[in-house]
Amino acid sequence: MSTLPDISAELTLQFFKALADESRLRIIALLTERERSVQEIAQRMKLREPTISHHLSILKQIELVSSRADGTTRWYRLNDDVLRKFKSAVFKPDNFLRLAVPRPPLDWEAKVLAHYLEGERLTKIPDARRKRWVILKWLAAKFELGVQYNEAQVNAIIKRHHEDCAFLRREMISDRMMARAGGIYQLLPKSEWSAEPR
Amino acid sequence: MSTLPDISAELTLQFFKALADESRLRIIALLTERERSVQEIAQRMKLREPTISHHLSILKQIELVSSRADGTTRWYRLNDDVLRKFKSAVFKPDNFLRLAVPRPPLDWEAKVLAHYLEGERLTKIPDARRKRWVILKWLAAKFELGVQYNEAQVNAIIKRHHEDCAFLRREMISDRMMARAGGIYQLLPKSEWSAEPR
DNA sequence: CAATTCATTTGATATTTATCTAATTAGATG
DNA sequence: CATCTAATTAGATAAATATCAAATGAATTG
Repeated sequence: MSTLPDISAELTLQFFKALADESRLRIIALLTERERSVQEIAQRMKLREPTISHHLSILKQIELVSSRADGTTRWYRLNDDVLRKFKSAVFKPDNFLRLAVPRPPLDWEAKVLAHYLEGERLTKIPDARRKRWVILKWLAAKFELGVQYNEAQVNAIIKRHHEDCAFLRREMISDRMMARAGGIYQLLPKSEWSAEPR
Repeated sequence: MSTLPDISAELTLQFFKALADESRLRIIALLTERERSVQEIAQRMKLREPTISHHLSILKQIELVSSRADGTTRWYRLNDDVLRKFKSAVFKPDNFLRLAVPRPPLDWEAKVLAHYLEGERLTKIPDARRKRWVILKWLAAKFELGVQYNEAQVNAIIKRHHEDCAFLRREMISDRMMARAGGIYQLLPKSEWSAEPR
């Protein structure tokens, strides 16, 4: 029993997107019977050739179809093996689990930090949630686990990095990086934090 | 060896559309582990609750998830059996072939209309669902989008074309061409209508 | 090389849809 | 009954995308 091949989360999404269109499903249906030219498909489906070209290029991206040239016509055919590959890989339980928490590459985070920081000072708070998240992680690292802070202390620490300490404090709390209980603030362990935004 | 169940072309498309979104794939991933509330998913994914509700309703339409209520919270869980059903049904070779059959040509509809109409008057309501659908589409066109009608108005309009306004009214509603809410009737956009019967 | 044919690319447009905020519903609780 | 909380619905907006016509590309043929 060989292990079935895994596919990336990216490819899984691409696969479903490729098949989530009636025209493309019908193109696949037509190609199930035999290979066909763009023109032929366009005529059968009552759509224009550029439209079919467009759909085929999407199916080609995931290698579900391939083409061979013959003169000026291009014959497209369905790759059954690829379809089988998806059938077995896409529904593996692990495959969905992989999607649970996407993780941006660390160097991307480094870039975001570099962009919004001037030394230890925040030049601006990013509007994009994902970028703001990076900033907040960096900010949360200024606090110590297990230590209890009061509001003034929290504000003082944040103010070293940016004026708007109220906003940043709220953000850290709503992201569950920090907990407030009766005026007392505490850094939470990373395991408690909300998932990373997309 | 029992034959695997077939699914309609419509459902095939709905299935792929349901899974063709990163957020929904991630929701499925989260539900793979255990049942979860809307709030919980929203926090984990950094999206608002209405957004999650929306996604869940789409997954619910194809019965991939179901929910149970407990107080004001709703616990959603993944239906593995449905996932398995799709896995086996969606990729059956026949399933794609079914899609190849082109939609019935419009002139077929024109013929049906011609057969059951005498001017603006319906001579008879067809029993065959598919033909009745054509008639209902024609009838629905007598109403305007965005306009609110009361029952008397709806009846009056239908009566111009056929006596049995109660039946035709119910049919339009059950086919979701029209909505009734507290005595008020409204034409629905075509995107809301039930799929064409086969 | 000019003309022809099939395909792709480009750019525009209309539809769909993912997401948000605000409003509403419905259960629970004091 | 008033209040609170979780969820849904409604409405608005922005992004994605399916389609087309026009322009361009590329192989073929007279």
